[in-house]
Amino acid sequence: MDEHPDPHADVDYWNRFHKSRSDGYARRQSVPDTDARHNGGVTAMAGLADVAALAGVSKATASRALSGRGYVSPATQAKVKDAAAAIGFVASATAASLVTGQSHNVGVLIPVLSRWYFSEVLEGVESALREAGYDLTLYRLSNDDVERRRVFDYFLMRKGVDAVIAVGIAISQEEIALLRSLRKPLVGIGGDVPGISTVSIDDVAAARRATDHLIGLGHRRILHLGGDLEHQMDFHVHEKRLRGVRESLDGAGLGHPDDFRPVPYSIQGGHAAGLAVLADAVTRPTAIVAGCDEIAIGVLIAARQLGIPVPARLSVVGIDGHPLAEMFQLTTIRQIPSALGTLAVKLVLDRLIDDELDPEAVEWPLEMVVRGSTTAPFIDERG
Amino acid sequence: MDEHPDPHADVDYWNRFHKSRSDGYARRQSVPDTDARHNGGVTAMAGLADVAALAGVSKATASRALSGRGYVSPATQAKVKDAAAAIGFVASATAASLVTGQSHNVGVLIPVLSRWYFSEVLEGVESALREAGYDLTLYRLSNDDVERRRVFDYFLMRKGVDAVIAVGIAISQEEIALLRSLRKPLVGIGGDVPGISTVSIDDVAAARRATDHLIGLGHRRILHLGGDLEHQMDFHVHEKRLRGVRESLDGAGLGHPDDFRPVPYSIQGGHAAGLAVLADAVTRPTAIVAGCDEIAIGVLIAARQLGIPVPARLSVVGIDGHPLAEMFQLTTIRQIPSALGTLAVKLVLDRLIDDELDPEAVEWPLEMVVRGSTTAPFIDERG
DNA sequence: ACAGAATCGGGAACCGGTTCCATGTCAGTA
DNA sequence: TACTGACATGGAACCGGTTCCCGATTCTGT
Repeated sequence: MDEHPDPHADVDYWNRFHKSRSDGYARRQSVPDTDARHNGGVTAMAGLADVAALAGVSKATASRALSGRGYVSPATQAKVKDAAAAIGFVASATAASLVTGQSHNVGVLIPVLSRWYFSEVLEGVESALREAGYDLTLYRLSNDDVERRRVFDYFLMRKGVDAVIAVGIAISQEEIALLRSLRKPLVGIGGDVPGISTVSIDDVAAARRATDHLIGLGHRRILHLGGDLEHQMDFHVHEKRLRGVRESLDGAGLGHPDDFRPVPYSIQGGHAAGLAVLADAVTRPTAIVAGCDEIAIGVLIAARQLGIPVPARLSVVGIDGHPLAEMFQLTTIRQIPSALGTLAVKLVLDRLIDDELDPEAVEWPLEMVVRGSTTAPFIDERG
Repeated sequence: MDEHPDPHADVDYWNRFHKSRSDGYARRQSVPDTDARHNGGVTAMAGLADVAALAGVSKATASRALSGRGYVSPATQAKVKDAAAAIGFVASATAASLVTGQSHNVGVLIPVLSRWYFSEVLEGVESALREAGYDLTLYRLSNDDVERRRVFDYFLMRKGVDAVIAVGIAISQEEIALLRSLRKPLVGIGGDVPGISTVSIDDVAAARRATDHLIGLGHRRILHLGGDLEHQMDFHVHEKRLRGVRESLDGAGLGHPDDFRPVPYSIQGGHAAGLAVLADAVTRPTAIVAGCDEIAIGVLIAARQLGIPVPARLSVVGIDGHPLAEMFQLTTIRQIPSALGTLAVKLVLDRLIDDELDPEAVEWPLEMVVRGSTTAPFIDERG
């Protein structure tokens, strides 16, 4: 019906349908000053003008009385507040944003929702924003450049978000410059990007620590089941964790060419890889560093299925602190994603108050949780 | 710092800080008509007036040309579009909403994000809204009434959302009336509420079907590990699934007083319950109907740990179609939460176009997926 | 050729709060 | 007592698009 001749036009931000409200204008003009206006049986939303009229003051005073800004006598303020309460006045945020330029709305860019890490971060962000009185507009951003561009140009510019929090998505320098020129704070979660504020953990250190733990226990044949280097999120988490493992391995002189296998970042991925890697009792490693707890758990399940006792014959360490880790007695390097989210919001709010603040790259501390999935390697007495 | 004397005041929608933009007003007035305006070295956002001026037409024509509404000659339209593109014009959605009354923004109420079902629904909703050009404002809603009230009054009324999608949260009749009086469509996901549009599955039927399956295989001692009736979401999913199980059981004359045990809706919950319930080989059931796949998976893990072969000595059936179900060979009743989300968006959009549409309660079909976790019960030859 | 309809374009009102500025009070002070 | 300054309040401009209304052109049909 509504075919546009050129759907790719640069300025095509407009194809929205409008309910042709043939009332509205007409009403206002034909019914000049009835205090109880109706449209179709429904009481129209009361406006600031109504409050002011009822309280017997001007719109300006009413605004000041309700917002608390500027000088208003206590008596007048009470009068206005009563009037507002009486007619159930709710200010229009839209009108306010138009003049103040602030929408009290933060855009959150996130690539997935169904993975634990991301949903946890999002919960943290949501709570903190809510508490601060901000709305959260959610954009699930794929790595598709076109789609991404659209979100940036269209949603973030046209729609007024006061700031942006990017979770697991590295922002390009171009995008950073755009946001900066609009004076919109930008905080990244999950990795560091030069020039912007970020909240993350030290992924390299996390992986190194996990590996060190195994080496410290005496393991020599250590395999890393980590994320696919091609399909990782923008912050190169997979790569960093791999690097951490290698640094640790190399440091102990235990590096070997077959030290890494790319695996989908999920329990299923870990399970499948585990079945494949652990099948041969002779060649299999004595310990596995998983790229994340999901993979580790998949490996544990595979080991159980294959009848390989953990930790007696196989040690497994994960990274992340997934809630299931405890149940599986998984040794892991714990981080708290929701805390990252909360902290990111704090950084954003700080910059909303003072937009001259320098970028701040915060690294959340890690905590090693040793459980039953790791122990010293089994030494074959006969060897 | 910012202590408010009366944080509980009815009309307290205002405590927001404002960066005192001492530019803005002043600028506009002191620099009457420079075409390239700057503020602090940053080019100010171009407005429709700038576009109109550059194209040599009025604001009215510029607006029509860009939106495609009303009569504009192709030549003029091209001129305006070029001008807009030239100065990188992006219309302010705020200004547009103020006059049109539409924000192209849908509020989504959801109680949790970290559970599979909810994140999956949310992904479906997000995709569909994005595709339709709508923003999604996320509100995580606890069952706390005060908080809930706040969200309704404050966020949903003050902030302009065009419609509301409630996931797993039953809306009160009062809230429904409020939304209806504001002519904002409301669609629920996860259960049915009289008077509003909903998208859900038939939870009773799902549970019945799962139970029927076990009964059909010959099981007699069937236990239901379902959700806690007190801490369930508003749509009474736990209760409905329990009812479904009991209907099936009673229908076969297999009902017994100890047919149900409340369990946290998680793998850990199922695991703990599994360990407790399966410990005694004599009294343990031959089959378990789990309230959801997470519980079922927990039970499977517990069974494996206890050395109980599945399905030889224990059949387990879940409900939901969790992605891990396949890995665990879990028989389940599958639903597709993201599809529910997509459908809910469709219902919302339909009602945004025609607000006279009647409420529609859609029930998504279920699909039974039989895998290796269920089989006929073991008959003790000696008995 | 001409009435009437369809097109085209501009001026101005408008959405609903916010804030600047001018005006006016009243208490404190020189 | 005249003067300064903090306090109160109202009028009006303003944010930035959208749309109403009306005058002006340019097709139609007869």
